[in-house]
Amino acid sequence: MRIGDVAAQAGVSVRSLRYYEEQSLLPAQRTPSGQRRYDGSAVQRVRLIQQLYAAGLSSRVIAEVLPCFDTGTSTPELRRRLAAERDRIDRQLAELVAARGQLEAVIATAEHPPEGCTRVD
Amino acid sequence: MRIGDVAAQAGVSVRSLRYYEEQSLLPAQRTPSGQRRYDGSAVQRVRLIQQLYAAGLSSRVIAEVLPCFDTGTSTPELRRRLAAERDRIDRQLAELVAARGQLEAVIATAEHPPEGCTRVD
DNA sequence: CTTGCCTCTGACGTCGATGTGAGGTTCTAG
DNA sequence: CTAGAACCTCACATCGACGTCAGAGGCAAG
Repeated sequence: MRIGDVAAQAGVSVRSLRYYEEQSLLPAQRTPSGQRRYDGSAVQRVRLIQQLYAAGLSSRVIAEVLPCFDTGTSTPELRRRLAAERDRIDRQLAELVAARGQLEAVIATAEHPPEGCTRVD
Repeated sequence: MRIGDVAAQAGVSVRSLRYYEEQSLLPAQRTPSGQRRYDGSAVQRVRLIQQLYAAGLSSRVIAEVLPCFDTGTSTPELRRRLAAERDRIDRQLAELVAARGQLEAVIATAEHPPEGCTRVD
């Protein structure tokens, strides 16, 4: 596949794919003229990368853990890293839930204003 | 309280507090000489701001919804905004849970490598 | 009064993922 | 063959929440 096809199917920009290659997240074959060629797995890989970005991992960290996704091979350092990221995500989840609660409370107040509050329509 | 006290108690930098004032998130009294003075509620307010930042809201959005926290006063537009942010948080929660699942799966593989995978110790 | 710490404003630096534009090459449909 | 779409590299721009530095003023203790 060409870079534009992968971009379209994965829903990201061409620029991003080039950046992922630069960060060693997404290897690409090259035609003799220098154009990138990808196989079908690239789309899945891009989706995974996006998911990890969404989870707050940086390119650098993703580059570290991706080989583990690929080969299942792991080192103690890598396992520590994975666990650390999972724990960070757990903390982030807790924060999100708390913030969601705050918003929800304000929404409830806004919908059913008690004394001293105003609901402008 | 002086700005350094608030910063220490809320666990943020002095720079951040000045920035919050600039963004109209955290009003401050001024002494005749121009120094900022805060009352005790400032610390709570900073914690709330941090929580909303952690939830992915921008300064601009926080500035929009904070009055609602303060006075309970709401407009249709504001209620729409609040609900939109709550929904965004819900989507973000789903993404986080999914990513967590991915990581957890990889961790499981790393801890108990099946055929074809290597666990380096 | 001075020493040292805190504060002020203003402005430039940072970082990471991506946008954008220039200037040029390659591929493909007609 | 040719036009236009897609691709290439290089490199600078962006955005948001700060960090950081300079230069100057404020304030309590000795």
